[in-house]
Amino acid sequence: MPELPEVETIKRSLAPRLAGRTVRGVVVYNPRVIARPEAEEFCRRLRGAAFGAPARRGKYLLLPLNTGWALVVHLRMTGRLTWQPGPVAPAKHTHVIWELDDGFLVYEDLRRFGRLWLVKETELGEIKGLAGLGPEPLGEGLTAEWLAGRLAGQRRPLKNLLLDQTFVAGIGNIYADEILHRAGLHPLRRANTLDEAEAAALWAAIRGVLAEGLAHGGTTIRDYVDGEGESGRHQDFLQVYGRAGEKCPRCGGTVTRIKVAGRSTYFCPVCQS
DNA sequence: CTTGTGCCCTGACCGC
DNA sequence: TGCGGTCAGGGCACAA
Repeated sequence: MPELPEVETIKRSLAPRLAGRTVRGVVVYNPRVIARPEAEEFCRRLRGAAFGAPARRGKYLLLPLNTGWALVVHLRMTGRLTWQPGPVAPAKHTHVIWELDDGFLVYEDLRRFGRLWLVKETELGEIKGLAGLGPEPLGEGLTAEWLAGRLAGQRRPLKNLLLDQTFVAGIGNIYADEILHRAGLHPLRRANTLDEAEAAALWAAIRGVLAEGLAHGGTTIRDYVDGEGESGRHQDFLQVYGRAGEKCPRCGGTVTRIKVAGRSTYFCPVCQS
């Protein structure tokens, strides 16, 4: 499931393949994956346009065009956006293929939760989820002071808060659990009960865990691959996610699974409080 | 305002 | 072998 490190990895791997490339044609195999506009307009406005440098905001991939429009992609659970050199035969879950002047861009999504938008760059704010995003956790907006201040006003459990994209952008279920484990904080801990040191530990864990995930090219549990079709390596470094019943690598406690905010939540009840 | 629930969607997995 | 049920979860609509 692509979270910030995965989407950033996709962005970086697609950048040299897309920047400056012109769209020769677009084939939409499943119009339902396009949030806006209608498939016909989507194709018409893409044809002949050239991609600029890709960007990322939270889990959204932003692909600006030289026409003033931008292709926006959210991969949700199982979406994949890959560049391939040769002609591509659409597979079962292939929904869109862009033919470029060099290669092909392919959008696939097994569960079809992902969405594509084509909007004017000046109207990106009309994409609701994108407009409401909190600060980038690896950017300068997320300082320890800012986080401590925001935590103080929140009664919600830390796990809920980390998953809230309007609080901080880009954290999903896997990294949320890894962050809380590194910080030594219980997922159900109320945000406003953290002392100064704990808030600082959470801040450091957010940045550290996401940076490591990114350095490892993301986490591949099942579906995720980057823009070149390469799997990530961070799954080999997960401390608690998906490890219920195993020993906590830090203290030897037993990793436990509970349900928080409707999500499977893995933590160590011994060293996370 | 916050918090919870169901929905979308398919494949993997489990028990019988 | 097959079949039904359950689970996985990001974001959103909707309800309490």
